[in-house]
Formats: sequence, C-alpha cells, structure tokens
Amino acid sequence: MRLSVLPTSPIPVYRQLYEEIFSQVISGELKSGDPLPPIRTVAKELGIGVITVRTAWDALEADGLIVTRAGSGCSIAPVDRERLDELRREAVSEPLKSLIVSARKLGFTEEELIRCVRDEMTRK
Amino acid sequence: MRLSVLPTSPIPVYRQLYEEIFSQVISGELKSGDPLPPIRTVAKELGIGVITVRTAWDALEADGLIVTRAGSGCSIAPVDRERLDELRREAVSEPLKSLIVSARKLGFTEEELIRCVRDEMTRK
Amino acid sequence: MRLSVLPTSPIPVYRQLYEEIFSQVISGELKSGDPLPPIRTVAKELGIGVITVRTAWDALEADGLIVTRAGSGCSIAPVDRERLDELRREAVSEPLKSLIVSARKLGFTEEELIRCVRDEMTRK
Amino acid sequence: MRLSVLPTSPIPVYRQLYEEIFSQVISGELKSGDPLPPIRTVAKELGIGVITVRTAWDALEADGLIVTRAGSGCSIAPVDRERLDELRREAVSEPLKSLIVSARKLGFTEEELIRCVRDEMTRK
DNA sequence: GTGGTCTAGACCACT
DNA sequence: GTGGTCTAGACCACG
Repeated sequence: MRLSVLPTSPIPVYRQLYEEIFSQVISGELKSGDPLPPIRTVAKELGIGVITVRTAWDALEADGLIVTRAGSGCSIAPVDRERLDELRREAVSEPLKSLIVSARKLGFTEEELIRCVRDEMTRK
Repeated sequence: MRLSVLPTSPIPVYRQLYEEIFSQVISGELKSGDPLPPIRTVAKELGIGVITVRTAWDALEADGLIVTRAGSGCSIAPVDRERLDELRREAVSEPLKSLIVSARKLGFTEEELIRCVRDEMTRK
Repeated sequence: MRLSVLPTSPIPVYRQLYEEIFSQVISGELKSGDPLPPIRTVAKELGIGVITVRTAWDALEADGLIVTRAGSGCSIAPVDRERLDELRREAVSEPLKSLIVSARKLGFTEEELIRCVRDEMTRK
Repeated sequence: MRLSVLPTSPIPVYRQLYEEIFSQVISGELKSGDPLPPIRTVAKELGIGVITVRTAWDALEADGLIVTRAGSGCSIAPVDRERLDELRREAVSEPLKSLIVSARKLGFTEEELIRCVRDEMTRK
C-alpha cells in the first residue's frame, strides 16, 4: 500500500494521511473490507509517531470511512456511494468558500477566478 | 475608515484585517500616503486586541504595503502597480494551489472543479 | 453443536462465544456433563484463532460453567439453577447499569427509556 | 463549571468528559456561545493530561457541539434542537442494541427486560 | 495567555 | 501480534 506525507507541509501530517486514504477510497484503489496496514507499521515506514497515524485513523473512522477491530486491525468500511460523494464535495467546497470570500474582496470576478483555476490546473 | 472582522470565521483575525487593508489599496479607496488609524483605535473599534492589529500591520509592512514612521504612525506605502498585481495574484493562487492538489487527489477534473467555483460564486 | 460469531460485531469474539455457550446452558440445550468440542475444531469451524476460543473457555470456567479435565477436554459443569439465574441476571444488569447512568445524565426518564427498549426490541 | 471524571472507570476518561459536556448542553446548563475553560486548566483541575482533554474536545467538535478558535478558546457551538435530540437518542440506542442482542440470547422477554430496567432505575 | 500538532513511551484488551 | 488509551513534554500559530 502506497502512502506518503510531507512533514514540512503546512497541512498537518494526520490530515495528509486522511486525504491519502480518502482519495484511494474515492478512486476505488481501496474497497470495502480491504485491510489497512497496522498503525505501527505505517508510523515506522513514514517516520512519524503512532499517535499521528491514529489521529488520522480516528478522523477516518469518525467519517465512517474505516472500521476498527482491536486485535485484528482496521479496514475500509462498507461505504455507500452517496455518502462518499457528499464527503468528496465537502472536502473541496469548504476551502473553496474561504478562497472565494478572499477573492471577492480583492475584486476578482467569476471569470477572472476561473481563469486562475484553469491556469493552475493546466500548469502541472 | 471602514474596517470589520468576523471573530467566528476560520480565517485568523489578523489575516482578515490584512485583507481588508489590502483590498482597499487594490480598489483605490486607500492611496499612497494615506494614514492608517492608530492601532489602539482600531483595536477598540473592532473589539479585538492591540497585538492582533499589530500582527496585521506587521504583515502588511513585510509585504511593502504600508510604512511605519516612529511617532507619526503608519501610512500606505508608495504603491507599485505591478507589485500590487503580483500580491493580488499570490493572495489567491497560493490557497488555490493547495485546493487543486486536494481536488486532483479526489479525482476532480478541471471542468468539475470550475463548476464548483461557479456554483459557490453565484450562491451568494 | 451449533456455534457462530460475527467478527464485525463490536462485541469481542471471545465474549460472543461465551454468550453462545451460556445461553445454550440456560435454554437446556447443553446439560451437565455434555462435552465441548475441542478448541482447535471450534477455531477451525468458526475461522477464528485458537487463543480466542481458549479465552472464551477460560471465562466460562472462571464462572463455573464448564470444567476442564486434562486429556479429556472440557464439558459442562454440574449446574446449580440458582447460580445460573444469578449469572443470567448479571449478564444483563451490568451493562444495563452503565446504560442507565448515561441515560440519566442525558435526562431520560424511566418511561422514555422503557419506550426506547420497546422500540428497539420490536424493531427486529 | 462543574466537571468530574473517574479515572478507574472502564469508560475512557475522554469519553466521560464528552458525556459531561454533552449532558450539560442537553440540560441547558451550557448554551450556544458559552465559553469552555482552557484545556490546560481542565487538565490540571481533573489531574489528567491535556491530550486527554483535547481528545474529548475533538470528539465534541466532530459532532458539532463546540467550536474552537486558536487563541481565544473553545465555546459551545450554535446547535439546533433537532441535531441535539438525534445525538441524545443515538447515545442511548447504540449500547441498547448490543444489550438487547445479549438479552435475547439469554431468553429475556420484552417484559422481563423492562422489569430489569425499572428495577435498576428505581434502585437509586 | 489561548489551542493545534507532534513525539516517545507506557499500559491494557483483543486475536 | 493487533489497536485503544493515557501521560509528559515540546514547538508553532493566534490573540
């Protein structure tokens, strides 16, 4: 299982982990019932603390994306497509709202902002 | 001088203040040489701490938008239109980059993301 | 001998096993002297580990419900009807007490809680 | 503000804290906007670690019961009555379901179980 | 001063 | 072996 984090990023490591798992569930790389590697293994491989991994797992569990069974590890929860889409939309729309508030104050029009989005998306 | 902040917003208060001043410089409401009200006055009127205002002023000064002269307070710096545009673009493109990284991981296409932007901008 | 466990249940597997045996003693399906199948057989048939089965047997023995005789496996202990009733009551009253403490804190009245019990019991 | 935990209880300390706050919101002792004491103060007064308090606060925030603002502390979130009732019901019905599964296996009838509830509730 | 995040190390329950 | 919980101590951002 492929996982990676950037400890220097301004985004909290546990948040990065959350997003990694989340996106793999969205993309279908991870499916209901698939096991997650033990938190200690993940921690060791990524060079981070076990608590950081657990914090990420906690958040995933709170959103119903994984299930935990003491002694037998964690696995992807049975998630319905609707809930998944809802979470996916929220993950983007929340930060987008903040961004739009800022942009509006700086006089960005809808078209100018969309041009920025296109620029940034095609850039790489 | 009109200034306002929302203490409940997820955006730090000092950042909101920064953006208020910045946007007024962009729009032309504030011009080179215009004085800023004393820190204590701003703090009192907005019901926030002086340190918060000072932090905002510091950030503005670091970006060359205001100048401080001991004894005579702060005022808008001589503005270079190009520099201003650069800051304006940066103010939007930095958070936009993070957003796009997240969105990409979640499988958003350029068109889907732009649809979200349109939705959110027309919403209110 | 009929035994089953749900590995996805929040109740520990060894506890489910305990309850299975216990309830069959209560109902009379199992009587004093009846032999229990070997641990390895149970583990294989249920697809669980032998240690899990051993833990359940240990708990049953601690409560005097089964007896172990080296070399000849385990069997149902001579049952004392009163002791059985006591265990039966305890099995329900202990978790019930915790539940009632929580419910009280949340302002549940006796009648409201009983309504919940009826709802949940008739649900399925 | 009154808060207390039993470190010896089988219920995790952070869970106890969650329930304390939750029940005070339900009962109206705590209202939208009311500030919570600083986590370090709570930790010191209860003789527990700050992380334990934060874990409780995290759970409360995940359920939308409190809001956090760095630098200015945490306070009770604007919660609508419906959501509150939903959380209240869930807090009881989830453990109740497990209990009923056990009770059924032990041959408890609806009436016998309800008698137990009455006994336990009137006991103290 | 506040809270958010991360680390290292420990204990207990479950498989 | 697994995960859950808790502690102590540290650094950074915000007010």
